[in-house]
Amino acid sequence: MTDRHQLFEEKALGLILEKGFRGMTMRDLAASMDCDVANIYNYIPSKQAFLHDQLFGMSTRFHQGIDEIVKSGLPSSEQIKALIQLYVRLTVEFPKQVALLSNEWRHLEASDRSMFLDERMRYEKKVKTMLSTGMRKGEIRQMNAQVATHLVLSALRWLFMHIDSNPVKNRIRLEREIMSFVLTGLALT
Amino acid sequence: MTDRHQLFEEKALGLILEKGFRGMTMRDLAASMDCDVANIYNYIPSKQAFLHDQLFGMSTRFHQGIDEIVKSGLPSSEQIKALIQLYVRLTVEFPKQVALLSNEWRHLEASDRSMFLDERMRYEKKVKTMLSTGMRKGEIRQMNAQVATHLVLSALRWLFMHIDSNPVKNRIRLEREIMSFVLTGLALT
DNA sequence: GTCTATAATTCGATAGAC
DNA sequence: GTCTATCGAATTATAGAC
Repeated sequence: MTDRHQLFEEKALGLILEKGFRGMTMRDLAASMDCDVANIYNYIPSKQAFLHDQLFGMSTRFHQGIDEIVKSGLPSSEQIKALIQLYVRLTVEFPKQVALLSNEWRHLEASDRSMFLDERMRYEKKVKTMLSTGMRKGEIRQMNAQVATHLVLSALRWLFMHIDSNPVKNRIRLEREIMSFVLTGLALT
Repeated sequence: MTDRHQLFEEKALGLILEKGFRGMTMRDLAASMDCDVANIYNYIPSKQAFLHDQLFGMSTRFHQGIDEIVKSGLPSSEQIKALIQLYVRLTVEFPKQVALLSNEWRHLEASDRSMFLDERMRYEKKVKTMLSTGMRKGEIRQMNAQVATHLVLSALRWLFMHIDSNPVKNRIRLEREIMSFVLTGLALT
């Protein structure tokens, strides 16, 4: 059933986060599902395929999200705010999958890995363009766009550390804290 | 010789970064050193011991660094700048080891893992105290100290992505970019 | 869908000769 | 320090009975 399928996904993602993709064995997974190793292959064709689907699924969601923002034609500063909201939204809805994006792509097989990295590079270019446009229009201050891109994305990448411990109802507050940090830093206003 | 020992360390760290700790096999390592698997154990007692020494070595360096800064008695805003300089310095000197800190601690054996996480927690508390003091004294603006701590550390954690591609002579420029981002964000000054 | 049994491979590490 | 040879354990995945 879809019930059991969802439990499987939840357990598998949890174990990967705890032990890393290679650290999670099919025996671990079977034990956490209280079933036998062979049954796992009722849910997925292979361990690799599971990782592949999770990673590319999230990659697609991030691309769709930023594409909508760019298409909106809003001012750059508003687009950056919308980007932060996108991160918070996806991290609340898919906390474990977002956490996976940082590292586990290393364990994709070679051809998938390069495809994934290519998608990530294209995504970062979209962010960089967003920031560059904001600088050119004088909506945010001048700085190295490449460094700025990485600093913003890095600050967002570790969001999931808070999501699990904080209740979702604090989402708006969290969103505001991050936005003000990215926009005005630690300095007094 | 110490030469060969250093080559070993460099190769091992590179492979771990590329494939993850569990992804790097002793056979990979032997191939990259152009020697046999058995020879590796002239340099290290075990694969685990190597990871242990690298991770706790870096942990100690970060603790020593922040302890010196706190002991200096400088104003909080200056301490934060010194903290950023510490990160840039250590990341330039030990780029691969710093990169290791983010994830590979998951592959320490249980007792070492909890010890490592404890050290990391204590480190983060030192940073949080530094930021809280700055807020109390009115040197930086009020915000959730826990969130601020993670945002600052996250922005710094991914430094190594630039260090490898940028020449070291740009270190000062990089330091300045990061400092201004953490202190004043993307906003116009 | 669930199990037992096992195939086929790969892993870290060691013994022992040189 | 270097090699050959190999051990014992663990890995993903499958075959086939129920």
